[in-house]
Amino acid sequence: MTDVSRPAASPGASPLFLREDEVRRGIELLYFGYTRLTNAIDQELAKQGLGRAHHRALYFIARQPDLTVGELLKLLAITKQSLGRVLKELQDRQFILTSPGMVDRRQKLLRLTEKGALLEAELFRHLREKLSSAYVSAGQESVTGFWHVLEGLIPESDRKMVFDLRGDKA
Amino acid sequence: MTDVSRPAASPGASPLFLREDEVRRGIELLYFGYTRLTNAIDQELAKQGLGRAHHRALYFIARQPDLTVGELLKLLAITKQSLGRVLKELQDRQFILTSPGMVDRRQKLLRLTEKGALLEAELFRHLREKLSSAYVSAGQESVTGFWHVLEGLIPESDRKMVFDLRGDKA
DNA sequence: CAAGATACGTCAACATGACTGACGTATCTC
DNA sequence: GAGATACGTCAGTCATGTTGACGTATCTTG
Repeated sequence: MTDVSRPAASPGASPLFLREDEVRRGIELLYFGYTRLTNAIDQELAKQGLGRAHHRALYFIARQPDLTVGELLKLLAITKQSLGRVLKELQDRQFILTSPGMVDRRQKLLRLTEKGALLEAELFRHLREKLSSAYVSAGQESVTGFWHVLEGLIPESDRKMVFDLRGDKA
Repeated sequence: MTDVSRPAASPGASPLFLREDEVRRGIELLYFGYTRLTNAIDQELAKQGLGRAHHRALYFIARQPDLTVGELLKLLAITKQSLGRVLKELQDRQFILTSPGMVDRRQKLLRLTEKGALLEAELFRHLREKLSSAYVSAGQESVTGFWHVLEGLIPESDRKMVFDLRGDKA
């Protein structure tokens, strides 16, 4: 009962992995882990009267300033009508601003306002706390494993898009 | 382009982890990994005219036969009204059946019918394929790391509930 | 340069799955 | 017997997704 460091579970993958129970274990941890992480910002979002959808847009715009609407649509994998509503609200409430593309003027480039950046930073602070603490309690070797398994879940066709979020385009 | 084994990303967590970029990396992989895994059963669910909510209920009932409504409510963390609709549909369409609790007759015990078990197995097959292949491509050491990080995301107060899914109660 | 493709926006109707609030019944516990 | 508990249900609302149809500005190409 005093073993706070790590609960007595998941002692390690057995040599014969792919066993049903290990797959179910992964499904459950992914489900609970993901929902609990997102829960970390629910309160903050509610304060602002925003939802998850707003956060996702905010997040990717923060991650990749001057993202185009089309790129954001691909990342979120929703319809332009759904995204339209979200962007309109974010713009009306001055969390984001847009500018026409310089190379292609049909494009609309998305960027956070100062107000938007402050909000995103505050939301990120909560996510970072949660995830950092999970990283620390699991240990560094675990973190790379965590990444590799998740990468394996992303279809080949989507990987470039995801990996390109990592500091390119600037 | 022929490097199918693992895309040139996430070469390993740096010694100074907790850096912003590594946290963002985790957030993104978790988001894309989770959504892509759940996408794996969308088609199958659509065939049956069922939604994600139905699957989650089906999954946990499969995982823990004779689960009570109250326990399922805690796992799903939704309101009884929401769950009520889902369970009613599953029962009407004979995917699940219920029986009064033997020790406490106020309780309703949930169990899959044969038809329900077949459906759950089919859905699980798709999830297993996806997740197994991610496990294999990441390697066994990665799988335990994957688990440990996710466990760290689950609040202490919820862990018992999650770990108890692992083959107890039978 | 005209024709067509592309990037984006928008109107309208609808589905899903959550929520709150209120109330009812059977059963258990003290 | 009184109150708590497990479950059900009616009614209304909200957030977020969907399809389908059109409109406009701009880029690309034969």
